[in-house]
Parts: sequence; C-alpha cells; structure tokens
Amino acid sequence: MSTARGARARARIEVTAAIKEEARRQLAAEGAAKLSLRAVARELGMVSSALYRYFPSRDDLLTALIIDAYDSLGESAEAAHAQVAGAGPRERWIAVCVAARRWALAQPHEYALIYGSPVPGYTAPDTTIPAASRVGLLLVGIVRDAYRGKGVARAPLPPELKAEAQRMAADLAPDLPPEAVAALVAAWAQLYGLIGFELFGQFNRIVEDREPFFRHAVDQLAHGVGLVYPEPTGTPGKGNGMAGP
Amino acid sequence: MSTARGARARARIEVTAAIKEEARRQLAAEGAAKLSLRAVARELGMVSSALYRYFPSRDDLLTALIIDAYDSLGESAEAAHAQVAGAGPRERWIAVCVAARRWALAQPHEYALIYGSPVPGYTAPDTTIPAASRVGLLLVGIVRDAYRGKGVARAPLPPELKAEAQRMAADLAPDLPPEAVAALVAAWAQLYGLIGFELFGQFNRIVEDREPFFRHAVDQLAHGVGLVYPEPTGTPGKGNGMAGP
DNA sequence: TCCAAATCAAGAGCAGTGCTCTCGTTCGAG
DNA sequence: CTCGAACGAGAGCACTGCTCTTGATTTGGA
Repeated sequence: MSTARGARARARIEVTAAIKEEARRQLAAEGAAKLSLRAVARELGMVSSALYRYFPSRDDLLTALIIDAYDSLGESAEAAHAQVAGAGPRERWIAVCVAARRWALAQPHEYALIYGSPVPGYTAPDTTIPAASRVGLLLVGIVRDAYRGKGVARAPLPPELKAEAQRMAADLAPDLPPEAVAALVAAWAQLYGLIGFELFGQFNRIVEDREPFFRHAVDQLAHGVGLVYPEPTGTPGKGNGMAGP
Repeated sequence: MSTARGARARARIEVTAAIKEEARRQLAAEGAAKLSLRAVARELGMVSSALYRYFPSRDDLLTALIIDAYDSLGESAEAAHAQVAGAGPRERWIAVCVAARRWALAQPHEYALIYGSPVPGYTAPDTTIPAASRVGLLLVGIVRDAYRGKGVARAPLPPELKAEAQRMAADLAPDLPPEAVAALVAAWAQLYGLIGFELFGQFNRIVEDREPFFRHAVDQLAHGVGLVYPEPTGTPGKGNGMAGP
C-alpha cells in the first residue's frame, strides 16, 4: 500500500532519508547545537526552504534523529544481549551495560542528544517512547528471568516509598516485587550517570582506565538489583581491605 | 590594591556583575542554548559590542556562569552538610545528596550547564576545577571520616582494576583503601545519573513520587560505598521480599 | 596641572541562522 | 485530461556572535 505508490512518494522517502543521513553526519561532526538546516540543505544541493517540505522545523528533524538514536542504541544493546542469552543474569546485565557504553562512546553526540540536556522549549513527543524504552525493557527482562529462576533479594523499602514502588512495579513489571523494581529503576538511571560522566569529561583527570572501572561499577549495580546472590564477596560486616596509614 | 582603584575599576566590576546577573536570568528563562549576548545587552540598555569589553566572547560568559553554578551548588551542599556535621556518615551522605538534588531542581538550567551535554567546541578551562570539585570533596570527606572511625568494608576489586584504583586513591584520598575510592567515584557519578534523569524528564511516567525514591536510592549508594556497615538490612542471601505471583 | 595612554560606548557591517512567503513547475489521482 | 497538491527556488525578515572604527571620557604619571 505504501510501497511504490508512485515515483513521487519514493523520491520523498529517499530525500527524507538523505536529509537525516546528512544531518546525522553534521551531528557527529559538530554536535546538536550547531546543526544547521541551511548547512544540511547546502550539502545536499538544495535550498534551505526546500527542507521544510520534509521537516516542518528544525525541532522535528531533531525528533527524527532522536528516535533513530534511541533505536540504534537499543539495537546495539539487544544484539549484545542476544549473544549472551544463555548466560546468567549477571553476565547478561553486564553485557547490556557494556554495549550501551560502547555505543555512547562511538556516537557521543547522538548520546548527548538523547541523554544530555534537553533543548529548551523542546519536549520530546510521545513518539519517542517506544524507542527510548528498549534498553530499559532489556534490563527488566534480565531481572525478571533472574527472579523467575531463583528470586531476587533486595533491601526493604522505607515506608514512605512503599506505595510508589508498588505503583512502579504495577506499571513496569507486575511479576516483580516492588523492592526489585525500585532498585532496577535506580540502577537504570545510575548506569547512564556512569556513561554520561565519562562521555562529558567529568572523569578527566579522575578515572583513566575507564573500561575496567565501568565493568566493576555495573557489576556492583547488578549486585544492587539483586542479580548476584550466591557470591559472598563484599558482604557488609566482614571489614576486609583496610590498610592502615 | 584591587579595591577602590578608582571609579573606573569599581564601575567595571559592577557592570560585570550586572551582566552575569542578567545572563543568569536569561539562562533560567530560556536555557543556555538561547543565551544571547545581544539580548543581555539590550536588557541592560547597552549595545552588544560593549559587552565584549567585559567578556571576550560568549563562551567566556558561559565559563563565568559555569564557575558560579559550581560554586552555588557547592555552597548549598556544604551548608546542608554543616547542618548535620555531628551525625553519622550515612546521614551526612544523604544530606549532601539531597542538597544537590534540591539545588538542581531549583536551578535546572544551571545544572544542565554544568552536568548536561557540553557545548560543542567549548572545553571548560582549568579555572573551573576548584569550584567543580567541591561536592566531590565533601563526599570524600564523609567516607574518610567513616573510615577513620570504624573503617569501610568494600567489595574486592577485580585484578584488572587494582592498579587504576590504587592510582585513583593516591590522587584523591591516599588515606583510603582503593576499594573505597573506586566505589566512591562510581557512586559520585551515579548520584548525578539519578538527578539528571529526574531533571531531564527521563523519569516522566516512570517515577512519580521522586523525593522518597531519591532518598532510598542514595541511601543504597551510601551502602555501596560502605557507609552502612552495622545494619543487617538487605544483606544478600536472605531472600526476603519475594511475593509469588 | 597637563597630556598621552588606556578605557569605554556606540554604530556599522559581516557572515551566518531558522523560518515565511511567493513564484513558476511538475507530478499524479480522479 | 485536468486540476489540485506537492515541489524547488529565491527573496526576505528578524535574529545571532563577532569585528572594526570612531569619538568621547577617564586615568595616572610627568
């Protein structure tokens, strides 16, 4: 129905794709702030006003790029997860986190576009929600499988968080205990804190060898959501690792 | 020497302050991307070119605002910490984190300026480092005091992170064990992941009652850096909190 | 006290931006 | 075959950061 509906329609989707491609190129080269409709049009050999036939505004172009970025990140994470589908929840968790970091390092400007400061006056439309949810759903799935297998142990919730955690669990994963869902959502945000700090230069002169640092941090994150239950390492109260001054 | 060196010098610092103040106003109203030198000048009743006598470029104005923002955040965190100086490390940790979140919610655009996506082509000069370090130093101090008191217990480091963690410890807190320093730096980044996700709308439709959620999350963070040793809640292996479907 | 030097605001101007509107042209469904 | 919708081109508007020149004012040392 929508395929080959005439040369005009085909040309339209072709030009639309070319615009996005060139915009993505400029995004990688200069960043979202310097994305210029005129420059994109110039590079494509057309005039700036012609672009408005395809994207009503610069923000709409940005929205399209945002959805593409979310999908690209989600795809990378899903592919990495598929490769370790047989492994335990801890390995799967780490694989997804590492894939997210790798993607972010490879496309820093696209990462900044979706997880950096939002453009003022611009609010992402609901269209972006499915693409934006992919990594999160992956993480939920890992915890769910772990829970189905042996259950996840989590710190008890403070009373003032109980109701909210139950609501979150009902929304995101009704088959998981509220404790696990709250811990998961927190870990989800913290994962992007780690990635963002490295990407945005906050680790400069602080963390040098980032890959093992990141792996260790997300491993502890897996701990935090209850994916690492049998291992006795790091249980509080042992008091190891203290070197006196 | 620098005070009252004539009416000219005094007028200069007054005008400089007025420019920053107006710029901060526009920052809060429209965000960093839409900060316009011309608009600032217009509002101040001067001509745009006159602004360049005080700030060589727009980026230099941004740098000044960034330093001010870091200092403002650091001041808030330090004030909150001073109010609970006598309490235990866990309470002090939570107080600092809560103050950081509160500051961020009150000045979202200034938070985005310092912890959001960096402006492409702009790299913060080393001048910003002292101001940017204040909250981190506060957290280091809390862990140090806890360590001096009873020691902090932490998960053992994987072998490939040992060297880097020792280097980080030597740089940041030579009196702390590398395990604690690595955990602390990770928690530091994760804290801003939590704040950023709430501020940048990633929690929309996910987390509604954010204050208790945040408190619980940073409490777990305190756990992660070993500040909460005696409490037996949430120790892995107990397997509590599992409600079967 | 005087005068050169430094500092300042102002204005014009440059190259660039997002976006609107109008103009002929071309395509394709009825 | 026709007529409306879609299209590219171009001019133009109101902006932006930034540079350069001009003329006035202030300053501090001789």
